[in-house]
Amino acid sequence: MSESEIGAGMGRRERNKADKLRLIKEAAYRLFSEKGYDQTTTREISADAGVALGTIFTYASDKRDLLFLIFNDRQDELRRVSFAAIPEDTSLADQLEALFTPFYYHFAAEPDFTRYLLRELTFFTDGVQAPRFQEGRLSIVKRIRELVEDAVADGRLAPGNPPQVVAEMLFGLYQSELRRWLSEETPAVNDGLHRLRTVFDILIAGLAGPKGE
Amino acid sequence: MSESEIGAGMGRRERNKADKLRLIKEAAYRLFSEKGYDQTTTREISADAGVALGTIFTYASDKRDLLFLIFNDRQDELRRVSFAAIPEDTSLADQLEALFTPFYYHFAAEPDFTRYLLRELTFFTDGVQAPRFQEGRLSIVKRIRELVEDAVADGRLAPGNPPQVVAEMLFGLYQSELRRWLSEETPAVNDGLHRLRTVFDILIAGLAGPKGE
DNA sequence: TTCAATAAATGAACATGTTCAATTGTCTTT
DNA sequence: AAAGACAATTGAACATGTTCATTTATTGAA
Repeated sequence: MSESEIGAGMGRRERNKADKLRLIKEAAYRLFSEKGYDQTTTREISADAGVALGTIFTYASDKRDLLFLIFNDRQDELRRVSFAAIPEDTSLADQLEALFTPFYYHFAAEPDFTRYLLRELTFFTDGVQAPRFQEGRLSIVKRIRELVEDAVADGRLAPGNPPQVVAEMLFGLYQSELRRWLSEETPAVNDGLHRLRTVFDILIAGLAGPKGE
Repeated sequence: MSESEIGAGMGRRERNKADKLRLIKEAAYRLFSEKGYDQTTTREISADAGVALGTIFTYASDKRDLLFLIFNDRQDELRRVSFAAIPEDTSLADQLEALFTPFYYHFAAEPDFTRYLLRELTFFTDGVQAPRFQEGRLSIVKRIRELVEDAVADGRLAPGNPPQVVAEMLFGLYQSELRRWLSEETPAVNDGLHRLRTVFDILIAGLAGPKGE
């Protein structure tokens, strides 16, 4: 029983499962990227992965779930990079722009995939992989709330607004802008980020006239 | 040739078409409402409407398009009512709240149907009925822009921000709030409207501290 | 090692959205 | 009225997501 190989500590069963999962992920990602989500059949994925059709559905509860299966790994890494890129001692808008920049770069590289992700993630939190995806979103909102709280604490933002609501507004605007941006054929990162920055600046500065509305 | 009947001015062909369309709409709406979108089959709809399966696909390009086929009529009426409800000589926030109130009431009455609508409307503007739906959204944004322009013109809002961008932000926040609201099991109109009002007020007042960030 | 128990994998069968060649119905022309 | 042209309808056939009873592989116990 040599425990020094790849997959050490795993029995044969676990190792086989991990292999199958990897093969399915790779095949699904390759095909979704090449042909698009709708144009890829589950039969193609199973053939490409070298597993039977039914095997796919032991790893993802349905075709949609395959999207999350693929994205969840990336999302974790993306979030790590993104959070690490947030500068301190600067404006909230700067911090938010830094936070979202890695996402825009990532999404611009595979707009089609992202569009399907966005379509499928609204409501409908069923599926094996969906919960992990939703957790990711929540942790982003949480991070934004912390940024807001910090900004209020040292006087960069006015107090009085519930930080959770403000964080959800910022995230809501991000999502709304993301959708608009991805509606273009081939979205350009700079355009998207510039526009995002604009709306963040407007929210922070406010719309009210000198009379305070 | 008595032109005084229902469908006057129509030939037999047009009248039959209008009948079929009505039957299909009614059947689809009834079944979607009773059983939900995913649980309703196109075969059921065709049987209920008393037409052949294929006939459905001459009126809607696919199942998703049936949603828009049903909703477009309502949307027109809803928008008419909504626009008419906007008061003058009051704050922008009041006006926006009045504008969106009919939508919240309508959506609260059929949250499931609305959830499917929201899922399907993102990107993917294919289909026979989808363009009319998208026009409806655009006309709402346009109306909001007019409200913003008016508010800037008479000093209720500060000048300087592009009205189109501001209108899109307001609509984006509405959409984001709508999704959050519809994530609840049985969304309550008052809760949704109150929260919407809160985020509008925050956007209008701004987040910046006394130092101007 | 052998065997029973359990987990995983399999693919045929099924469910359902969609297409399209064939059919039926309507209109226009003569 | 008859015929030909055109539009609308039809439903069998097809494509593809999903299920599940059966088979195969792995594990731990005797």
